[in-house]
Amino acid sequence: MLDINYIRQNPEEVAEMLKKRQQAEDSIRLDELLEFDIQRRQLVQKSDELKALRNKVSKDIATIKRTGQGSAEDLIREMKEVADNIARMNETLGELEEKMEAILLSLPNKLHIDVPTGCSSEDNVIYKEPIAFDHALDFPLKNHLDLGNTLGILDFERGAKISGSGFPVYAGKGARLERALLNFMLDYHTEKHGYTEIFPPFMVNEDSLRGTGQWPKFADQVYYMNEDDLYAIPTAEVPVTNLHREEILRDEQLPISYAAYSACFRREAGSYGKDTRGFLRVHQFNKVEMVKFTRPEDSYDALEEILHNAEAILKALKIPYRVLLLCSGDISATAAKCYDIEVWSPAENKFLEASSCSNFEDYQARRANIRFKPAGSSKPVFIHTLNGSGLATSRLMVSLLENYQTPEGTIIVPEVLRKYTGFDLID
RNA sequence: GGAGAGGUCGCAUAGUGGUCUAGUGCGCUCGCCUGGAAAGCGGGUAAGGUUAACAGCCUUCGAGGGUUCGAAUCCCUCCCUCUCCGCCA
Repeated sequence: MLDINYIRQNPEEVAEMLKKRQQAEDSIRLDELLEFDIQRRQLVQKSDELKALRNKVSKDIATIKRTGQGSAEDLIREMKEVADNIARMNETLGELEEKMEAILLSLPNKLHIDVPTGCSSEDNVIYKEPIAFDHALDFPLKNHLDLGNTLGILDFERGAKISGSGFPVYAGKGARLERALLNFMLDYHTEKHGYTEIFPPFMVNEDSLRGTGQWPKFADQVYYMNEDDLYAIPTAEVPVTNLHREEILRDEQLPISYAAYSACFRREAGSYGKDTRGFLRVHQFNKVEMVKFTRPEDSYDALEEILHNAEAILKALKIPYRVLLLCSGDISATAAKCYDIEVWSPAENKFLEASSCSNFEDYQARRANIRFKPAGSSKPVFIHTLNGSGLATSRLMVSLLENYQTPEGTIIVPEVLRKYTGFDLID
């Protein structure tokens, strides 16, 4: 959420941002917002004056009643009218604030100066050229579906039977490999990168979704359990960032770094048909997420750190990847700057998004009301939140299986995972 | 799921319709005292809105509604915590 004071003082900057994000139609709503803002402040002043009067006269009435001197009838009649006026103003004020809230919640974040202007994913900029590793793949390659089927480690058909398409089943060594990957990543981030491990709930309430920005704009992408009014998390970002919702942190607590495993649930409504084969797009997948809370001045260094932390996993696994800097037309509404890490799929012959590392600045913090008291200051200030996948296993698994395949159709287990799998070959 | 108790300024508590602009203790902090400290004494000790203003005013006693000239206090709904019972990995 943007600061209404910032919007009021820099309306043309906000309009420019909307244009860059290809959200120019939102500028109508921006004009509305500014108009509501003026009305609201005028109304607040008037109603506060009336409230002050009511408070004062109510005290006078109390004095009269206590001392028994004179009659309060006239004052009470007068205040009845004032109370009616206040009630009417409150109603209008409530409506105004509701409308403003709706617009504010839907407006996207500011863009960092580094973000390239562009319309779509075509315009993303390569931030780090592809990094290759020496996998001898000079034979006819199988894709991850063939490999998974033949080796009996992935079962999409039975997954579809028990749940529906997009719910993969891992079996035998495949299940073990998935678990090895997750354990390896969690251990790596906690032991080498200084993250504190969190195991969060996988279902959250609406306030949490609003805090990180999935609600209300992207509510249709989230599974909802009507009976209990709970949402299945689309990423651990949601519960972990919301750990500190409505809190004022102490300066010396910062920065806070959390790493969390969670299953991630996404409806992926409207995306049937594109990239839906196998692991490329699923409704449930596993991910280790890194989340940071920092002082505002530290957040861009922290973003580079998160990127490095995610890259370290791929380097350790020797999985080829590249890093993109997302352009203004492709970056998510909540992020001010975002890197995508894409892993190489030799069978699909393309890069697949496996991680997104974003700085949200104070956009989520303002929604979730997460603040800290800077040293030597008495006023609390919104912190900056960041997160990055470190990483999602589904796409990672595609790349791993395909890059580590042998001419015999078996899979060599990456060296760093062997102490987790207990075997070095899937056959 | 059923029954009961309860949610007040960091913590603990007081407050059952109008001197509550929410008191007291602890903690924290500043000052006095002291060679220095402890004790003691005195002061301070939330967030948000409005505003040029850290002046004034307004809002907030779990959340939201209601009654009233006036609500921490009365009524309704919801949420959470605790105790007991039931069910259960």
